[in-house]
Amino acid sequence: MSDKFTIKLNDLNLKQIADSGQIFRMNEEEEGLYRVWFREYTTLVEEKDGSFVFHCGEEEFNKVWYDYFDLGLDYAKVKALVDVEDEYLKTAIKHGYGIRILRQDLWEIIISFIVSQNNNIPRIKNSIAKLCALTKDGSFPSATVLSQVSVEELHSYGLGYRDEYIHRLALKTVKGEFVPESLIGLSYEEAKKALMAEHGIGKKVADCICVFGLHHLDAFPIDTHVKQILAAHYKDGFPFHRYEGYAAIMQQYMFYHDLLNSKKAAKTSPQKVKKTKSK
DNA sequence: CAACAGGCGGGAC
DNA sequence: GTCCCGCCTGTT
Repeated sequence: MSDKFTIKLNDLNLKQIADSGQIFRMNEEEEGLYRVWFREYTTLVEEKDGSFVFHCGEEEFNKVWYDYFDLGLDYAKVKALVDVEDEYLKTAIKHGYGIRILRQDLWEIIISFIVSQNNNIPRIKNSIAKLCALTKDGSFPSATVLSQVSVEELHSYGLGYRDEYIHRLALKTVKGEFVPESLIGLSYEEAKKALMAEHGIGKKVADCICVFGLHHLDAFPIDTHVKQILAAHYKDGFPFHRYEGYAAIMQQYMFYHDLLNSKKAAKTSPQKVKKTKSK
């Protein structure tokens, strides 16, 4: 119960991952203490004196969290692929050195990224928290649970027009007409195509599901931010060939860096404080 | 007030 | 196939 397991790990930063946009409910419960979830498992993790403390036994760490944090992949090796003259990516990696692509639960990722479309992070997090409140233990609701929730109730979770997409896919899944597990053995292209056949899943969301739900690191989701980054820093095209098999990781460094920049920009140029008219 | 947010579906062409 | 529009809703 009060088991703890401490291990030294490289290329890992919990805050960076929590803020990287690949996960919407890795919350910081106390200073430096993050909660992560995988299916029926949940644990707290913290960084302490250069090591990571998992609030679970070594057995659970080996069984669940080792893979969840993608610890089998050497991210230093991936970073080493970067062109020494690519100042943008070098800076991005400097700021997001501890980002890893988590191996999250596929169903949770499918629903979460449907929620994420044309949406902002605080609202996405709020909606997903409400979905998770449907279960007793706070785990992510299964297709069965979701299928029993009315569209009206889903709408009340702030899901907007995405309510129907979720309801529809949950029903289809319960009926066996959509089988998430069947995507697992497919190639990236096949999986993307199968995902895009579902209502509410387009190109971008399918790519995100491929990366974060199926760990296809050769995918490269292009959202409005990444599109702008490419236009600003890679006018002659992004060197995908250089990062074969790992483009998704580069995308994460870029995306995270852009988020940091926009946050900083919002801070340095705060919204004008309107002088309140004296009444 | 309009524009935008980690887009998508549907229709026009 | 590409282009364009409307869409839930909170924030800037």
